[in-house]
Amino acid sequence: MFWIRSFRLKMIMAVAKWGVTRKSWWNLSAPTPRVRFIWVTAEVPPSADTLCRILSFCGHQVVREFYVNDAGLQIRMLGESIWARMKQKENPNFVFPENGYHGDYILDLADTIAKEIDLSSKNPDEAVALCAQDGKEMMLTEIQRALDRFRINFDVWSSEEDLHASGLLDQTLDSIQAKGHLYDREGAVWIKTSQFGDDKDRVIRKSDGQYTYFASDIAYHLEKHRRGFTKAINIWGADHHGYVPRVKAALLSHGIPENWLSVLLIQLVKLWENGQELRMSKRAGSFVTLQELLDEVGVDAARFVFLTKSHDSPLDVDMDLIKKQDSDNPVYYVQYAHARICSIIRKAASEGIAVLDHIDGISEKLALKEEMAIIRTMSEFPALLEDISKTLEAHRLTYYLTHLAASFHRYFNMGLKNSELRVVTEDKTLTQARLILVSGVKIVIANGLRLLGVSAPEKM
RNA sequence: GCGCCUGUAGCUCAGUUGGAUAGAGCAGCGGACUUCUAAUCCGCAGGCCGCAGGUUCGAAUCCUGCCAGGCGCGCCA
Repeated sequence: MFWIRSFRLKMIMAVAKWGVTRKSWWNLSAPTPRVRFIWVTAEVPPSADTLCRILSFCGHQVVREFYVNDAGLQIRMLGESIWARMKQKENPNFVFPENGYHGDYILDLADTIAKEIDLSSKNPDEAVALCAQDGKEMMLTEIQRALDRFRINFDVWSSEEDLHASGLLDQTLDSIQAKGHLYDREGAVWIKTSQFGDDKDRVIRKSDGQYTYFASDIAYHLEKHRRGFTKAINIWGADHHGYVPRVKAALLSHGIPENWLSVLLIQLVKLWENGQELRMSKRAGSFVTLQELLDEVGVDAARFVFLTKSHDSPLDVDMDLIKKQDSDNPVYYVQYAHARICSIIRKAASEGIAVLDHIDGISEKLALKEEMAIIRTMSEFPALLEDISKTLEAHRLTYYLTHLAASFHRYFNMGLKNSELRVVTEDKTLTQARLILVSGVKIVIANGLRLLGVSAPEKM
């Protein structure tokens, strides 16, 4: 989950027609504001995106949705924070809101907005509202820009505010009411989630008439289910794990089975620099931005590195280490295998030997135990992807590709000592057989890297 | 106090239905480039798999209890 206190940006992938259309593997061969993604959650977009890619690859229809919590207090607080920073330029004693957002990005937003709009004639309420609206739009723009750079695309951007405006919330409330799961207490409206596995009942509408955040979430999920999605996958920061039972309980109260919704909880990343831990406070923090990470190591390396750990395992990241990792990142190991194979294919072509589209009659030429190892590993690819579609553990793909690349590199190096063990040899039939083998590896690696959102260079 | 997650090599992490001598990368040491790309390969060294019990023919994996760290327990978002 991206989490900037003013926003809670929920990424929801809903998978429709779970398991209906399956493709066969064999058909597959074929000083402006900077982005303020907090590091603790920067790993979410790559792993979620890869998961989507794998699910699609396996034949599922996937809709990627980015849900923005832009209703109510949070946005107003954003506006007040920006406004306060503006006022402080001329009056350092201007009071900063108690629960305001302290990050430096607020200063940037304040500067930018101050240049664009003259707020001096506005009364405070109007000014705050304008700051809130502009600040929100600017942050969303930044997020979108960063996602583009990260090669991540969402099909749908939905807003909590729109959810309110559409009347869906009232509708949802009625529907829960009709099922007899609501009651009033001390002026608030409660939902009986405790009857469906939650610790206690929850407030859905506060005594001041405002809906809670939870209310929007219920409406949101029910709407997803109503529209026919057979599976929903939410990706949240691990600090929200306590929230899962109540959402599931609310869904269960509408007869939606517990396993309809999967929530992946991404553990927090601890960041180290110069031997010191950088505490990533949600609102006061020294942010390390996603932009900086991308500048430092590049998109390929950044995406790969986030997918080398299981999502429920915490990761310590040493900035000094990741900065020098640009030449040393495991992604290059896999990419290099791909580039090397391309080089072999070019070499063969220069000698007039093309890659055949079948291996009939020459497959027995492949007899080395290293060749068998490669074939065995390649054959595991489809099952691996199916497994990942079920377990939602995308990190296994990086380990698989590293393993496959290793089996190729080992094979390749034999040819350095003994020219008879090269792919391109004097024996044309043997060469053709080995060409098919390595171009198979090339295809699997290219597919795997594409699923990771990583490029597969032909030369390095 | 209660709940969830984590604890595996010096460091970062894999280890998915319980199965043979527990793996990889980085860091360390020693080797391999007149050759299809050395961003590679080969070898050495490095482990009471947090601790203690239990289940099992067999446990890093399952159960219980501890210890340590992270996170969460509002008419907050």
